[in-house]
Amino acid sequence: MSTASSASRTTREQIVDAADQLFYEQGFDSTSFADIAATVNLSRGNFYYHFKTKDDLLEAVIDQRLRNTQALLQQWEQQGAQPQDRIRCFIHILIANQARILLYGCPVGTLTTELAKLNHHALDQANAVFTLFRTWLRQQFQAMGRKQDADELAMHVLGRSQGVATLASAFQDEKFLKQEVKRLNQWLQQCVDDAKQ
Amino acid sequence: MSTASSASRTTREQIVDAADQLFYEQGFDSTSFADIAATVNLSRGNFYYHFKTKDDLLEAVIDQRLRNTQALLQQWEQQGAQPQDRIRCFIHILIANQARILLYGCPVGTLTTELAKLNHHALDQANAVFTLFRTWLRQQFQAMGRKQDADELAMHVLGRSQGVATLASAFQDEKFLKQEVKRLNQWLQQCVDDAKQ
DNA sequence: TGAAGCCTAGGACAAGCGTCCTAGGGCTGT
DNA sequence: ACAGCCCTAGGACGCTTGTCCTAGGCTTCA
Repeated sequence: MSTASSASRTTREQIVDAADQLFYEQGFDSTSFADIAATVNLSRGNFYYHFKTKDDLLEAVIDQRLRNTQALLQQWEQQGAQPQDRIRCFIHILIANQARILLYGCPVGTLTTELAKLNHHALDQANAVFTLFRTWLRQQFQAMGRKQDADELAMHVLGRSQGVATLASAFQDEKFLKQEVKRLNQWLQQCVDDAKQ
Repeated sequence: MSTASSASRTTREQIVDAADQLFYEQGFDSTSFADIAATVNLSRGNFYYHFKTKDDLLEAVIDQRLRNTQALLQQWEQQGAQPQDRIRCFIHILIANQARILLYGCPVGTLTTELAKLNHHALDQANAVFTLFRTWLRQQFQAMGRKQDADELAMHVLGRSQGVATLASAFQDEKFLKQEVKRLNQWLQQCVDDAKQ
C-alpha cells in the first residue's frame, strides 16, 4: 500500500512539476492539459483522476511554489551571517536565474499579472508568494535596525527586482540585468551605512 | 464617397479602441472577437471584413499605441522647460494613470510579457513602445549633461516604473505607488545635482 | 430608376478546449 | 485463485474559439 501510494504521489508530483514549468514558460491560460499530458506521457482525459479541474491543478502548483519559497528563505536565513548578506541572497536570484528570467520574466510577477487580468480567484494565493518575500525582507531590514521603514524598504527591493526582470526579459538584455543588480547592491550598502549612524 | 470612407474608418477605429482597452484589461489571448463585437455592437463573424486575422488586429492596436506614445512624448517635450522636468512628466504617468495601473498594471509591460510567453511574432513591435520611451528618456538625460550613462539611466527609470506598476497592482497598494514615485523623484533630483558639479 | 460598391448580419466550419465516463490492466492481500 | 482497489487509456460531450462565406441592405453617382 505504501508503494502504491508513493507511486501515485510520484505521478501527481510529475504533473505538478510539469504544470509549474509550463505555466511559467507559456502562461497559465495558454497551457492546456494536452501540453502537460505530452510532457508527463499521460492520456489527456485521465487528469480528472488527479485533479478535478484546471483550477485545482493551479492551486497545487502555487502551493508547491509557496513551499519551495519558504524553504529558500529558510536556506538564506542560515547562509547569511548579517541581515544585509541575506538580502543580498535575495538580490542574487536575479543572477542565479538569469537565463530563465531573460526568457520568461519573473515567475511570481508574471503569474500574478496574468491571474489579475483573468479575474482568477487564485490571485490571492499567488500574491501570497510575494507576501512571503515581503515579510522576510521586512524582517531583515528590521534586524538591520530600520524598524521604522522596514516594510517600505522591503517593498522597494521587491519592486526594483520586478522591474529588472520585466525589462531584462523585454530587451533580452543581460548587461542591463547585471548593471541593475550592482546598483541595487550599492543602494543596500547605503542602507547599511545609514543604519550604522 | 468621402462620407462612406470616413464612416468606415470610424467603425474600424471603434474596433481598435475597444480591442486596445480589452487587451489591456483582460490580456490579448483571452480577449475574443465576441468580446470586442459585443462592445462595438457588431456581429462577430463580420470582423473578417476589417481585419483578416486576430494578429492583424493586434498589429493595428500596437500601431495606435506607438502613435499615441509618440504624441505623448512630443507633448512632454513642450511642457517641460528643463530636461528633468520632462522626465518628471514621465514619472508622473504612474500617478495620472493610477486607477488603471492598480487594476491592470502597465499596459506596455503586461503586453510584452504576455506576447513573450505566447511566442508571438508581434513581440518586437510591442517592445518598440518600450524603445520609444527609452530613446526619449536617454535624450533627456543627455540634455542634462549625462552623456556617458544616459542610456543606463533611462533604463533605470524605465525599470523602476515597471516594478512600481507590477507591485502596486499585485498588492492594490496606492500608498506604495506614491511612495515610490516620491523616491524616484528624489533619485532624479540627485542626478541633477550630480550633473551640476 | 438603376447599377456599383461599401458594409453588414448571421451562420457554418473545423479545431481545440476543459470536463467527464467507461472499460480494463495490473497490482495487493487473503 | 480470487476479489478489491489504484491507476490508466481512449474517447465522447458540449462549448468556445478564430476564420470564412453568402445574401442582402444601405448609400452614392449616373
